[in-house]
Amino acid sequence: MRYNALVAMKELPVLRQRGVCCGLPDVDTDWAERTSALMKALADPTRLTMVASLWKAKAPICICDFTAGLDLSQPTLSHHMSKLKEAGLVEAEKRGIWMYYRLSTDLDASTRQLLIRLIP
Amino acid sequence: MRYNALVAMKELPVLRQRGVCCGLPDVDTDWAERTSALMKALADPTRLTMVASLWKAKAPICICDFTAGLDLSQPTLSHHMSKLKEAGLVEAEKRGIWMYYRLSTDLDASTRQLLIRLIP
DNA sequence: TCCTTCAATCGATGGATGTCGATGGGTGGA
DNA sequence: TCCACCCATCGACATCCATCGATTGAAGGA
Repeated sequence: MRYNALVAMKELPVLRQRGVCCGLPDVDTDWAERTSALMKALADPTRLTMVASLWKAKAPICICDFTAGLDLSQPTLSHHMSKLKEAGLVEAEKRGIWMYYRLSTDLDASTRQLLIRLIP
Repeated sequence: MRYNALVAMKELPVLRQRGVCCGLPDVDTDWAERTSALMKALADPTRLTMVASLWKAKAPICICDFTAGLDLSQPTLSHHMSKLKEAGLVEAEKRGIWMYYRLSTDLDASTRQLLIRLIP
């Protein structure tokens, strides 16, 4: 049976004591913090576009190509890329005067699975 | 061969013309907007905890239980739940003086897959 | 009918965030 | 040596966001 069908079947409590609340499922606080940080890194169209580009290209991309392709200033794109780097999603490598970014080579399996589900 | 191994093998261009940038992979703008909106909804530890609780409980949960269980004020929790509702992640149903929330019964398959990967 | 409880909304506030122009360091061609 | 180019950083600014106290309305028990 599908998950949602299961939920839809459940009845809401008809009566419960006023002023008394029951328990909640345990949710790991560290997990919530870590995961929300990852979501924050992906919670911007520009950064999502950058990640999807790197994912699809399967090769490092020069920042200057994003500057040429996306309609935002160079400092803004540099700032976004720095956020992705800080989140551990991308790595940088300098080549001459160009800075190339690629998806991190040591992404956790769970993060990689997430991107697979996310990027069409 | 694993994706990351593939990326790591790729060589960066040794020479490229200065002042000229090449193309980027096509990334759908609508997808980036829609997906970043979903990421924004999940980019908060409290909202992530709420979603994970609803996911694990496989049953509607009263707002008052979150008020009792999480260390935040009632308006704040109401605000977070409203964000989740606006993002289409949860549905509300009133029962007496209590408001019960559940994960949306019509979540897209892709969103459900995302949650499966996200929630431990 | 009155009072208690629950939850959404309002208004305010402090902090985070996205964006840009200006600046400076680094690299390599002329 | 000088200049052109790339890119990270800084400072500034407007906007968004998480949070709270106070208020309001809805529901039901006494």
